[in-house]
Amino acid sequence: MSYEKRLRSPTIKDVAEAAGVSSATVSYVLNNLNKVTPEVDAHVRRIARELGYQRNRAATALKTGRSHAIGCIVPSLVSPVFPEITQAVQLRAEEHGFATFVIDSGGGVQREAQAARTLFTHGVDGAVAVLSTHSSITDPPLFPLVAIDRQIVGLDSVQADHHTGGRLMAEHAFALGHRKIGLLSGEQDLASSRERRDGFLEGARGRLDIVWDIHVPLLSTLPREATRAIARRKVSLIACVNDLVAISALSVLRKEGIDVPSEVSVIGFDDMQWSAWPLIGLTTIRQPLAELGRRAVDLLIRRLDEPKSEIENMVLPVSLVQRASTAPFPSPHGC
Amino acid sequence: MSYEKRLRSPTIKDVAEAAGVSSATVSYVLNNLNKVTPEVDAHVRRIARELGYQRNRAATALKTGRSHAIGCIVPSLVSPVFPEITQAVQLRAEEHGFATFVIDSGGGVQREAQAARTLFTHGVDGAVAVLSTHSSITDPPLFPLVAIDRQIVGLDSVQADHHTGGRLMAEHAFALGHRKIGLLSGEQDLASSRERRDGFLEGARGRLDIVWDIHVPLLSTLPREATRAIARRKVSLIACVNDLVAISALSVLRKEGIDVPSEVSVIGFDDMQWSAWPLIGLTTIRQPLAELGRRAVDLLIRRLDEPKSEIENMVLPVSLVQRASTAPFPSPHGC
DNA sequence: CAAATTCGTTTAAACGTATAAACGAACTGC
DNA sequence: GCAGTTCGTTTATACGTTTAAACGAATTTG
Repeated sequence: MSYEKRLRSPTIKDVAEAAGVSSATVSYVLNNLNKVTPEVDAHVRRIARELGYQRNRAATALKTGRSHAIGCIVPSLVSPVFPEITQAVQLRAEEHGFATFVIDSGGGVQREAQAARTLFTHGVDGAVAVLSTHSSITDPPLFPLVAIDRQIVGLDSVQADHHTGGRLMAEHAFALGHRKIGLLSGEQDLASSRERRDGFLEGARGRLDIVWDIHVPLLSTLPREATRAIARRKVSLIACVNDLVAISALSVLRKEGIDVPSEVSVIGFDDMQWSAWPLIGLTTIRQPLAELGRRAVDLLIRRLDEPKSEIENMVLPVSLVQRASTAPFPSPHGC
Repeated sequence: MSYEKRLRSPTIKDVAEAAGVSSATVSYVLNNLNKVTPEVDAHVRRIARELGYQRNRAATALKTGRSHAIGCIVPSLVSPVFPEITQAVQLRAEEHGFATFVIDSGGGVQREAQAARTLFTHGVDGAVAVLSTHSSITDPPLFPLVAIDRQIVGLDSVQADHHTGGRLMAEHAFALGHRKIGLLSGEQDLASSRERRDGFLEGARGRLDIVWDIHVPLLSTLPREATRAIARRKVSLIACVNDLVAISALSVLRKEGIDVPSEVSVIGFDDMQWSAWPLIGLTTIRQPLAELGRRAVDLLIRRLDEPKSEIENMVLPVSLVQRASTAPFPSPHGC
């Protein structure tokens, strides 16, 4: 514990003294409370600027209980989707005058709880979070909390319209003429994976033939069962629970010497930024990631201002982005 | 401003009262100062746990000037490399008992200064940062600051050994039998780009023929000049300033119908996580990104503990990762 | 013209914690 | 058995800010 205190920077008292007024006056000016004469106001502001005064948030936080900081808990910063959400969260928070504590929870339930406690002792006013399916930090939450990409009882939430996204995939497949379909669904305990699959099945009902439907983990390597199914060449289109899985499918196809899209089309979900690379060119369903982050912050701010307002569960629209990985079937040029 | 204060949680005084001791005693216990009898110690801890006491960092920060929080400024969270650094920073900070304020500065000099001010008013004890070449926040820094991936006078720093990395590229090219080389260097005002290029030139001297050497911006689209040079097919290996540029080169080659690696080899720099995808399989120079983040935090903590210690500029080793994008030349199987 | 009202400013107390200083009890040693 | 020492605990104050309350001067009102 042997180190210097932070550089002593001018306090409100220093400003008051230099301006020849009381510290209360300075506080009133700096908080724009319109309680002082224009001349004094201008004078105080000038002195404050000259002295390079910076408000000490710790003191403010202690006195008012508000820190003007929010937390943002994500399962991983090294991921195709969360950084984009996080970036948007931070930017929007800044627009509202809030700083952001980002915490990479690693995805576990305990670590999420730990993250929440950390945020609490550091006095955040609230947080937005991408939580695991059954998180323990919600009951009771230590502070106002907005769930992203999940709906959790008692919390405001924002998520993409996974169901419609699934349906769009099916409609796109049908419109291109595909009939024999392979499905790489995610584990069905995750609501978003389930909804995507349900949406697809709804869009497929009566007109698409689901030849196989394999539940795979959301990783970049596919289980044996999946690679075998792909190699068997019984389908002309593979619909995947997300882009990461779709890219794994692409690489299996490549290894098997099956051309995309002339022999098999592939469609993903998320539109993570690398899906747009020409080298990959994945047709996919775009989630409005940045918008999710922004809306989450807006909901949080609203909850802070009006704690009693009704809980809101937002669902944002998704859209199909067509790229090089899907093509009409049967292929006009033949194989 | 019409909302409730944070849920009142038990204070040190509540604990003191419940335990039948003074608040000072509780403070001594909670800070592990070994000033109280074992019985009292145990008793206080039990009560604190029972009441669910959580230290109010704002009060601590106000009193001691230490917040146990650090900042982490990066140019962008949506990037192939910074999230990995950020993640490591946060994890290591947590091990040291520090929370992390992450700020996406957007890369501009002003915004970096703004970020630093934000961190300052929120009372961070210090920060690690990936700064733009000539940042204005360094003089004088508002708090201890460690530079990542750049060396800045007066600051501790951690960076990868770009020069050796460049040399490794050249040696790999030579060892595979390549002689005609194309270089996609970065803009030379960035030190790391310059060092990578210098290292390559040193490794190439007298044995590799640099057919062209184009300075490109570090984006995922190449300038016209570069795509033309690639299409002209005068080289058998293209060495790129980073993986993003390398992947752009790969996609130009693909479009031109030039096979990789049998006709042209490509080598990148960074080893961002998507370079390892089978679909891409980029040979590259690995930067120890996580290690950069961890070391930066360690340096920062050290500076906090020993403000007078000598400034340290760490250089971490890099290594070659061979994947599918490079092959011997001339190709043993012919074209 | 005295009393009441308004307005701008100051005084003073609090937020929760850390810690120097004061305190008192239990030892030590002669 | 008493001065000196040690040790565990408490008292009291400060950190920088906010804000209710007090204050006094200027203005309005009856």
